[in-house]
Amino acid sequence: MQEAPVSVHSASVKDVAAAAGVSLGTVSNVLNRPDRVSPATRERVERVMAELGFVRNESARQLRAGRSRTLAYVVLDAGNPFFTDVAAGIDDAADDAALSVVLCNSANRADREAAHLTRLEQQRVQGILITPVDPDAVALHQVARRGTPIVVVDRTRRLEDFCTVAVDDVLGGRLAVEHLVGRGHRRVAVVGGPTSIGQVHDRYAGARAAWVDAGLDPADLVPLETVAMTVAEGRSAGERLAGLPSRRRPTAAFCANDLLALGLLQQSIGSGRSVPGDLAIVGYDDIEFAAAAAVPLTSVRQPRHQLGRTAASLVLDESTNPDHRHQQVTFTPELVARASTL
Amino acid sequence: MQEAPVSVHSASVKDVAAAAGVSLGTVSNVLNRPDRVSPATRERVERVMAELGFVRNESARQLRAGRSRTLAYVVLDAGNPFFTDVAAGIDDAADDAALSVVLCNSANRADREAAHLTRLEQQRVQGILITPVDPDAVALHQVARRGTPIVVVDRTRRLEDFCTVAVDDVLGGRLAVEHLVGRGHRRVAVVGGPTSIGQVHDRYAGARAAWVDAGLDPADLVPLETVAMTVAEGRSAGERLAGLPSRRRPTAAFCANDLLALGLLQQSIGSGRSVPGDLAIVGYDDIEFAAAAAVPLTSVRQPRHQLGRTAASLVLDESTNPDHRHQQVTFTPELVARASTL
DNA sequence: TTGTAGGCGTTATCAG
DNA sequence: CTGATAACGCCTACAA
Repeated sequence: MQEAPVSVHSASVKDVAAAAGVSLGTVSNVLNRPDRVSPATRERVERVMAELGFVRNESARQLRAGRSRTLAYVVLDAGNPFFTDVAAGIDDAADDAALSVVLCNSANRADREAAHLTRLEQQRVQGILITPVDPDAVALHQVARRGTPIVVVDRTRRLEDFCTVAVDDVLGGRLAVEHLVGRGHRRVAVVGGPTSIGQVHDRYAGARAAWVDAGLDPADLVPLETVAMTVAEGRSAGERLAGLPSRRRPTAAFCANDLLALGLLQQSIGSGRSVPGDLAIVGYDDIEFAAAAAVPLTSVRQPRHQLGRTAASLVLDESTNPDHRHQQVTFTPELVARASTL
Repeated sequence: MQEAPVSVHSASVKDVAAAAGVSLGTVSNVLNRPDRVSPATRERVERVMAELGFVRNESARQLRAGRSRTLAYVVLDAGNPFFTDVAAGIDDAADDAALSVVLCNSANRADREAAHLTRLEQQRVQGILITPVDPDAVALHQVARRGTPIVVVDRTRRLEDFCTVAVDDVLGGRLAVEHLVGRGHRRVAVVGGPTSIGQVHDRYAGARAAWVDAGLDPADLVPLETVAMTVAEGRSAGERLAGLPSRRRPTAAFCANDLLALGLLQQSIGSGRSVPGDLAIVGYDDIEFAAAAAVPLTSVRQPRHQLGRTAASLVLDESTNPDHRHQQVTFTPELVARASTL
């Protein structure tokens, strides 16, 4: 029933020129400097382009121009609303600069991240924004040194090869624990992992510092390590928590992200414990679902949109400003208290 | 403090050949047919490539080859977990075919969708998977007719210019309402919109059909139109619902997606109504957050992963199989009953 | 205003 | 294995 495509991307500027009875240069001018072409011929050329289904070949353009008009954002987990919110910020900034953005999902896998990086570098994208599996990966630094502007998003660490945009995770961890201590909790679980993840490490560090500063016993800050930062892992942490003898069971939990917190919340309520009565919960990221949970979640908010916007503008600066200097931008997190901590 | 990049993508095959003291053709062979090069020279060339920081220029390759090794998925809302789950299915299938996938977010805006389509076509991507703002948009059909393989995801409508992969939304709406009727509800709200969205239209149609088939009065199926399918809109619908006089207030709601349902759930509980006691709720999509809600949500599940996988394999078939015929694949949804409907 | 002639980097071909 | 050469499609000088 269907018909064959009229053309399979056949028409080139040359074909258009021939069909319109003008020179190749004129067609090019219609495309790039329409003002230098008489309205009559311009219109004719445009009509022919439409008839022939002419589509500019971006590869050829880029080959000649040397660089492209697209930005890429390589994320750890496209399913985590935190990252899609950052991406929205990037989109906004890119819109203003007439660039387009593509999202690449590494799904927490180093091999996929590397494959994306390789491809993006070969495509000579204008810049790469990335929340890396491992910010110390050699490949990442190599790409930066070879000249592709890279901005690392959501890492506080100082890194010489690129700009970074991050939120102060140590402070975030501190805010969460100070809040819980202020609510009277004297035995608190910290849920997250693997600790090799930079953010988790820093949030834990802040949590411990606040705990010690409050004069409490480090042994009462109970680490509950997870293998990933997902809802399912949050549920599993909840089961482990429930399995502890009641004397040693924490009365509150600080989760390293909201997905974990939501899983923990669900498991707790589902097994008859009340939140925050039996267990107070603090999450991290303040994703939209945190406020929408039936027991609205107290969470540490990060300026996600701003994070994305800033990252995009840094990568733009690096790719256009010859005097660009790498910089480390750090934003300040903020605790949003809701019902899950009373 | 930082150092200038060693090279700004300068080295080309020609440079490598010169530096390694071999011919350009040999370098090309090292890259594309390593077996035809003696191990000694091959190793030397590879070493030089590393030293010079040689990076293949994808534009040049593509210009010569005619087409690329990437697939694009243009989504309506990158923040909706439903789409990221579909994307995961696409990723899997693409991995098997050694293709990479980029995600483009149209954010429900026709202009952004059009910009993405234009760019992707100009880049000669192998194929485009898309959940379009409007499946009847002229631009979409034009791109398909000009020869870029396109698969429309999540639309049941018959469309001549491309393959489609979808779930039977009419049946889904029917399942939801039959479930509620079976639970004894005789006045039900249907929440969603705008109704110009194909899925919403079909889910409503199924809901109405089931309602009428049960011998109930159409006037008791109360439409509550929203301007978007978001959590915030779900909350707003909840407020409108609460404003109805109790005689006329529905005892249950069927929401056209889970984001709406979660918003409605939150608003209901937050304002002191019990779920499902005062209001039973059925969502749609069965995203992970649906099960994780503190009152786990009854929802109509779609085989998201399968949807993505199938879409990817169809687009691959179209781009490689000369005998390809467009087809419409429809999956069957399934109701998952949870606590929100008791 | 229009036409013509390179050249971007890669790959493939063909004769040595 | 080398070396030379011709595309791929586009853009920009420069020349007419």
